[in-house]
Amino acid sequence: MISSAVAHAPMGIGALSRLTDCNIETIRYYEKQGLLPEPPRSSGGHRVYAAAHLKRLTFIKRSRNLGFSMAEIRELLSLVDEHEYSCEDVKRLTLAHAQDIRKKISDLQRLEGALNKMASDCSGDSVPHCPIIDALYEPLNA
Amino acid sequence: MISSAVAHAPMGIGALSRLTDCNIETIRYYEKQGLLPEPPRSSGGHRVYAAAHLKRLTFIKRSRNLGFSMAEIRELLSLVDEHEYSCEDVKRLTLAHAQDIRKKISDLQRLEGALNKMASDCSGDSVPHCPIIDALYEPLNA
DNA sequence: TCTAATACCTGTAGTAACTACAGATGCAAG
DNA sequence: CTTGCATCTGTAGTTACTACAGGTATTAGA
Repeated sequence: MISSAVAHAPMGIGALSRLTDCNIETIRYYEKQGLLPEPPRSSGGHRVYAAAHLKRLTFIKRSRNLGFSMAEIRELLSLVDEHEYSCEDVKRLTLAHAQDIRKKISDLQRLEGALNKMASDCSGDSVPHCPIIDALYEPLNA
Repeated sequence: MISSAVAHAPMGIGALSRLTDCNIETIRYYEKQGLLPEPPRSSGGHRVYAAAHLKRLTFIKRSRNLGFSMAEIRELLSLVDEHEYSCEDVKRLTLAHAQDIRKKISDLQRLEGALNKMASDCSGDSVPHCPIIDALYEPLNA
């Protein structure tokens, strides 16, 4: 109840950007892509955001940080928007996403293993020849 | 010395594509980006590749599979092309790349942990409320 | 030798998720 | 009322490809 108790009065895009750690161009981009609703404008045409926009953008930003694609976020948001979502739906999306990530991790681990193996075959001397290069030139399926 | 002993006579882009498992558009793209030299053409304008192209494309494809970016591959190739590379240079690039990958892995692991934690808080029932959604809506820095 | 089926050609545009301008206004403080 | 920062729109660039469209080469079979 100290600084988080600030009531977020109507704000410009710069303030929203600072509060969500999401840069201005990205905010406009999300609007164009339909993730964020078009906010009302000032008389001069500047966007004016309210607390609801802040909440929604926070949701989007957080989901992106968790690696959800924009398509996945769109799906989550549409569930929420239609008030027809259930825990079931959301959990399904979340676990599917976690599964994708596990796969990426294991791919990267195999890759790291291969790189380390190549590097360990390499003397690292300043000689003009390297087994890493040789390995990269090996025919596929050899 | 059975099927790998095939001498790769001059070939068209389709054959090169099959041998390297690299699709035709991608081969032309690498050429445009300067990773592959422009091959000679047939009288009718078709690209005609020799064994050297096959070797070089194999190198590129293998490096991409190991997660090197095109910029990194360009750097490796220029070392090779100038015959001025040393084991030292190559090992440095390789280990730097392995380091990047370790970082990606640990980012993804933290991410997977967060998703699993959210999912475990979620009943998965078909009720119209979900702690995952709540978590995503939490203000940043809260 | 003719013809049909492939193979190949160029060039452009689309993908994901932004970022980076340029050039023109709006707005707020002194 | 002016100066300087905030915003505006719209376009183009990023990475590493992929997907056409609309046309020409090459090759295998009849």
